[in-house]
Amino acid sequence: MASSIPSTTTLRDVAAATGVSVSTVSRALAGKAEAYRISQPTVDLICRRANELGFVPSQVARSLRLKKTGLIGVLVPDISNAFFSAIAHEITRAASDNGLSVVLSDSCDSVVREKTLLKQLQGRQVEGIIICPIGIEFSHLQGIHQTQLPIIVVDRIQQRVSRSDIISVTTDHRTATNELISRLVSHGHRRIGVLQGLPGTAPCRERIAGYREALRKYRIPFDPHLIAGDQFTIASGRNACEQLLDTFLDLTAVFAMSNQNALGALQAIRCRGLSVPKDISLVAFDDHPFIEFLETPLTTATQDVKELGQVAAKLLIDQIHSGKRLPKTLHRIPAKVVERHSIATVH
Amino acid sequence: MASSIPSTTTLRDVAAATGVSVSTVSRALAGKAEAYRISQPTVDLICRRANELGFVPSQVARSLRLKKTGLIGVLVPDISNAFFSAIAHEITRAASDNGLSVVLSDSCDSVVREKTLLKQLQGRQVEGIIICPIGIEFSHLQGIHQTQLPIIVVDRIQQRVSRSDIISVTTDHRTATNELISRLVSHGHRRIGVLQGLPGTAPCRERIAGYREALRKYRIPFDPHLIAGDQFTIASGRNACEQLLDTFLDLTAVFAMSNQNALGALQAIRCRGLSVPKDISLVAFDDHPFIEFLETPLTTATQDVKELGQVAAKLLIDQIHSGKRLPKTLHRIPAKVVERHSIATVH
DNA sequence: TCCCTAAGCACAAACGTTTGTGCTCAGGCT
DNA sequence: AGCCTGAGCACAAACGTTTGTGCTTAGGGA
Repeated sequence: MASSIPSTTTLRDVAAATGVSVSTVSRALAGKAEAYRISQPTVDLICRRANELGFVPSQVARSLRLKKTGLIGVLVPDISNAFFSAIAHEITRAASDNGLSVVLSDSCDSVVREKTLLKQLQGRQVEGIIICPIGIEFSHLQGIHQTQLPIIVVDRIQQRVSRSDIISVTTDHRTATNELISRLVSHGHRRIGVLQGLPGTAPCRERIAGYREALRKYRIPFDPHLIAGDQFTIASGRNACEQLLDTFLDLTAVFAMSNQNALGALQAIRCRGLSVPKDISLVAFDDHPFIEFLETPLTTATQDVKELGQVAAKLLIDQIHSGKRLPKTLHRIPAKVVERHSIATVH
Repeated sequence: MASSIPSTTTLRDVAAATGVSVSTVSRALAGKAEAYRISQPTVDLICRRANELGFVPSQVARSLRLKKTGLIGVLVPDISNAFFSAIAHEITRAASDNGLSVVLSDSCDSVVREKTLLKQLQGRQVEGIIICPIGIEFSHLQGIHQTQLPIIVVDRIQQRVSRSDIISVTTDHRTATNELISRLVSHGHRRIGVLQGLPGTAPCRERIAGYREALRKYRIPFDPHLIAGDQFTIASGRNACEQLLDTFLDLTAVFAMSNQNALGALQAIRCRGLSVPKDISLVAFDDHPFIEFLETPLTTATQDVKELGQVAAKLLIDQIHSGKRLPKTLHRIPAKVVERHSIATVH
């Protein structure tokens, strides 16, 4: 036995209380009074009665009639992650400013959950979707896109997404990583380990590309064994860092792909009695309010999360308001390198 | 020019493609076949056609007919805040496990926004609301509650909320603070400053109560001037800490009400060339994954955010499923003190 | 042969809006 | 007096479901 919706004063109730028809009440309350020649006294009376009865128009009825819900779907791998919650914050704000509500879905880093949630959003008749996909699979996104439902992919574009015509907005990982690694090299580092996140995802691939780009620029040979790790987590960062420290005794610097990875690295480095940056320099992707308060504030490549969220929201809302699909575009948001104190100079 | 909902295969389309009536399709798809004596071949055919046409039942139409939307509202002051996003994570997960969707609202720390968003949620016919209020005002919550809409208040219960019959779930701030301060005292501290958050909010009041309780236990006089600050932010923490350091030259310890406040304190302490815990001991409320990686890992009182979210979700979902309002209850979730290395012993 | 029963489905109303169209009445003009 | 016009509102359909009830047919028993 499920509960029913409480507040149930309808247009009809207001109409009855006023002595006019339902349509008149609807038009009066919608501000279409003079377009339909409803006299001012009538309008006033209707408004008064509506207030007295605490009338709140039913959005479900409106949605059904108007064939639009004013709902957008936001699907993230983990809303408790600072990165995604910052994006969600921007989107929610923008949505609310445009009279839209967001229904939030959390895939808990599971692809199967991601798929079913996507279907659920569709069933809820959302007018558009912003998704930060897990980044492994892709077909379900393409499926949504073919249904003409506006969809924006943020952060982890899959390789084939960039080839398809789905709109995406993502950080320019390559350029920022290139810059970050270049700083290391210009401080004399030549053996630079990489703590990577989920392999195959766009951020991962592109950061590696930026890493190799920087090495090439300085004519440093690329050694694939310098890349370790398999997730964006503390544990993965720690294991990978330990592995690298054990394997490469001439290692002078480490690039962590996320701040979680960096924390893991910090653990590994501490455990070996080493310190940053004296023994090992450490740089990371992704900033965090806490990072400058660490034992040694890390030099990082900071994604412009606010911009990511705002651009994604704008792209979606524009489509919803215009009713037109935008052409495929790959929006690249620059990241900026924030210099702190985790790079030592070596000779 | 607004867009219309894309996927628009309806029951009628499936019915037409199958050669049966709409009601038959509805019942077949709802699994009520044998209750309404629909033959197995017919059911099979209907299912096949439905799949071919990519039929997705309209939740708005169902909502209208059934008078329930399967939507719950979650309203937080700032979803990008780790505390609230962790709560939202738990709620979202629980909701989805129970076939409910959550519509997320972010009041951006504004009471007026909070009020209008609450109205919006009502209009969306959500079946229940979980709100982390700003904590200043209260009447609008009471208004919702009177409308019979289940509402759960998490974290910042206003004084009058606890007197009203609204269900709330919150951390046991008082006990945890008492314990935290007691640790300081047992290490010899007697002049303990407090960096407070938004004054008047429940967390603030109760933590002060716990602070005073601990002092009383050890027969240490309470000095109201030892309390400074006015927000849960880094800036407030910094200013307040500077003020205390300037005023009380015999200050040996500081209790920060949030980790943001603690970071501010860290800044202030650093700027004066002091260090934690050698010159000043520092403890804080609220944990954070980063806290153990700080220059000096802080001893904290850790809220059980997961539990907070789960209990709130369960309380709401139970009400929705049962259709009954639960009696007023004040759920207290214990916090645990995590000892790290920010308390020095003084003599 | 007739009636009854059960199987198998169709009809129609209802949920609360929005909106195109139609209806009525009063007043002014000829 | 008759007609026209515009003011002021009501009627009804439609959006896509769900569900109570009614209808038709086939088959079996008397």
